[in-house]
Amino acid sequence: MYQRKIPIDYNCGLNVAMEVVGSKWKFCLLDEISKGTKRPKDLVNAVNGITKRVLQNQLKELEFHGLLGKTIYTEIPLRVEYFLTASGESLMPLIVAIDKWGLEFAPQLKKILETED
Amino acid sequence: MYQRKIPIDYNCGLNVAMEVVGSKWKFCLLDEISKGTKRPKDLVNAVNGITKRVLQNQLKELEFHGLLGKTIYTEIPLRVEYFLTASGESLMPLIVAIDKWGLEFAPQLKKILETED
DNA sequence: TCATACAGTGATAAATTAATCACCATAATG
DNA sequence: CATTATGGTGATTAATTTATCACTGTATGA
Repeated sequence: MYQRKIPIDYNCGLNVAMEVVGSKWKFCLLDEISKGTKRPKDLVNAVNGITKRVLQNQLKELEFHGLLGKTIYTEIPLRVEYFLTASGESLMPLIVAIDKWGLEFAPQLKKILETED
Repeated sequence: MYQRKIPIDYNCGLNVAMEVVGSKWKFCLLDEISKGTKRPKDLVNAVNGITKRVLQNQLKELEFHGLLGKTIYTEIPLRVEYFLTASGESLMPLIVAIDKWGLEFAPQLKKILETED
């Protein structure tokens, strides 16, 4: 994992939150996992546009930060399932609210971005 | 402003939200402005670590996306004040919640990051 | 033996965001 | 004229995040 050169400000909750979930895919992944999609191969399909490699990276970070846990079933072919930890769960209400806000804001953003030519 | 090469998915609220507020400083800035800090020079002081140049960029983007508005007073020295638009205001409850979550999560993150040597 | 499904990694490049540093402009003040 | 306060920009580099592509490994079934 990348070793930060610019340190985190632990006294700013917003900073801390951004550090662990402020990326292109993490919110979507947590959301999808909370909806019941647990296996990597299913997540790749469920999350539009993400690639396998990027997915693995994001899952690893989320696990490292303690928002996700995983269970390995020694079946063949191998089965791995990710799940939300308590910390991950505690984030869900926020994710739902952000998603809702984003959907409401989408038309406005679309309009703004399409106007500037 | 940078012209995206990888397009936004307007159907994913989380994606949309990340596009407009998913950056190192935006949440902090909106938070600070909502608390009454309005002028650039005061924001530079209030937001720990941000530089003048970066501040101006972030303010410009927030204004462009319609989360902030600004008033120019033709005084000398020049006085400019930023304020939250309705869209910006609608985001505040979320920002407060995220900040709170981040503060609660901070000790856990600190521990994790300090352990890995 | 060859192909398939699944999870995962290494090396590298491309995209994106943030930081640096040096500037411009206005008008007041000494 | 030199300095100060305020807001702002341009060019460039550094930092960070995402994406690509090619692999490894296990066991199964054709």
